[in-house]
Amino acid sequence: MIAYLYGNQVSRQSPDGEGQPRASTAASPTPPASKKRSRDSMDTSHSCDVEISNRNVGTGEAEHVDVDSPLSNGTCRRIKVKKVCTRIDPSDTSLVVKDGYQWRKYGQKVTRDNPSPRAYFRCAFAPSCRVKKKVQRSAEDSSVVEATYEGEHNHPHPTRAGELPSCATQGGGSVPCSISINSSGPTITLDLTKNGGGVQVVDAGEAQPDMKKVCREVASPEFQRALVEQMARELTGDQKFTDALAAAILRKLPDY
DNA sequence: CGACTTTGACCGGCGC
DNA sequence: GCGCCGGTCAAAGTCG
Repeated sequence: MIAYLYGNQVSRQSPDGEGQPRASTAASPTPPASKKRSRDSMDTSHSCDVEISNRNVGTGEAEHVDVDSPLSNGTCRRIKVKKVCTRIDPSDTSLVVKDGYQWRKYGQKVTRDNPSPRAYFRCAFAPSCRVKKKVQRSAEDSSVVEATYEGEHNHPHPTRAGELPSCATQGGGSVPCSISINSSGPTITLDLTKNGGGVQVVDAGEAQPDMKKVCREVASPEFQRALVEQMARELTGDQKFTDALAAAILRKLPDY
């Protein structure tokens, strides 16, 4: 179980969202006590070297950046910064990017270059984990949220322990990459993040007598290949999907 | 009443 | 030195 602290403490981002903004006044009637912080909590904005590589994963687009964070002794510690774009429902006002990890929201700010508020999250799964996440809607497309991950998790992925349903990847990625099939029976999960496609069967409690045989068939490379091919056919045959894909590619091309 | 979110204040970097 | 701005803190508010 997770220990909850308050103030600068640990809580968690609920798997189904953090809830809608409330009409909170938050006005303190009394003069606020002095809010002091240690200098080392302000270390994330420093950088002295950056490496960038790009990749596109499914509907999410991840941009990897290695940032050298200066240490007190003058040396630089390389931290990973990854930017992930995820398409969500434009009417969904919650800045939630479901990646399987547990996050504590510690701040929200409206920045100058974007009218949408930027939410700040810290990894709440492990108190010692210093990974941070910034989530903000894209200024150009409100249906796209950009999640920026800083640092790397120093603990196993919570989903690996079966805590949350997720489509997350190691390192805090957020891409739809698993499919669950559940027709009133055991849940069959095809995990596309694993090499060759990992298939996991979660017994819902009442497995049919021949389920083991079915599971073997589902887990077979032939079945997985056929499934992927069928999915590809379905997607490429969907005019809306191809149009959206073409539009997304065009947006990424420089204007000529 | 505990769990969790909201939000104004505060801090420090940076540009001028 | 000053003001702007992004990032963070933490008290207060809200919910179940």
